[in-house]
Amino acid sequence: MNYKICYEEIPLKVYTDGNKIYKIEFLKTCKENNIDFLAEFLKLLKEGRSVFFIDFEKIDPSIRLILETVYKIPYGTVTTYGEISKKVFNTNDYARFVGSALSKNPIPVLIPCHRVIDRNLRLHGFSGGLTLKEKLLKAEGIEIKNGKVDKRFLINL
DNA sequence: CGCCTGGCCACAT
DNA sequence: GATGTGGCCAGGC
Repeated sequence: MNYKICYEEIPLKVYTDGNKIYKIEFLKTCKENNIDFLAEFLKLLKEGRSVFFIDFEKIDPSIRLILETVYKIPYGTVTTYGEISKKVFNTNDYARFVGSALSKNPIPVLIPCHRVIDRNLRLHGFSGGLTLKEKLLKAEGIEIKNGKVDKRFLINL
């Protein structure tokens, strides 16, 4: 089953199998908006629980642990590629690999790869484009000026 | 194999 | 800060 929603004016198509969410795509326009599903989507995004949940099973095992770790970053906060690397591999040497793993994220927004930034607090990259990354962060109340995230939103894992 | 690339990082200037 | 350099890693060719 698919649901089209407009999250903060960002049009999304969410793919589900029963209560499992396994894929999300960015759309061009917000023509449709499934209000009931949007409510559940917001609950999952902000509170981490809903009748729906994230399906990690089909995600490539080599990047699954990284995405599961990213999933734990709370709403309204950010962390760095190096911090994810340190958490998963006990060293920041995997920072680049973390970046490439995030570019393969099948469930953007809900697996919040937009909350991962570089060590200088710059957004650095996003498969959907940096503008969209900034939009997603601001929607969560995160302040950005001159391309840099205010450091009080930064957390360690 | 070697070589390049990518959503990085640390260090030096 | 703004650059430059070197080092890390897995994946693709």
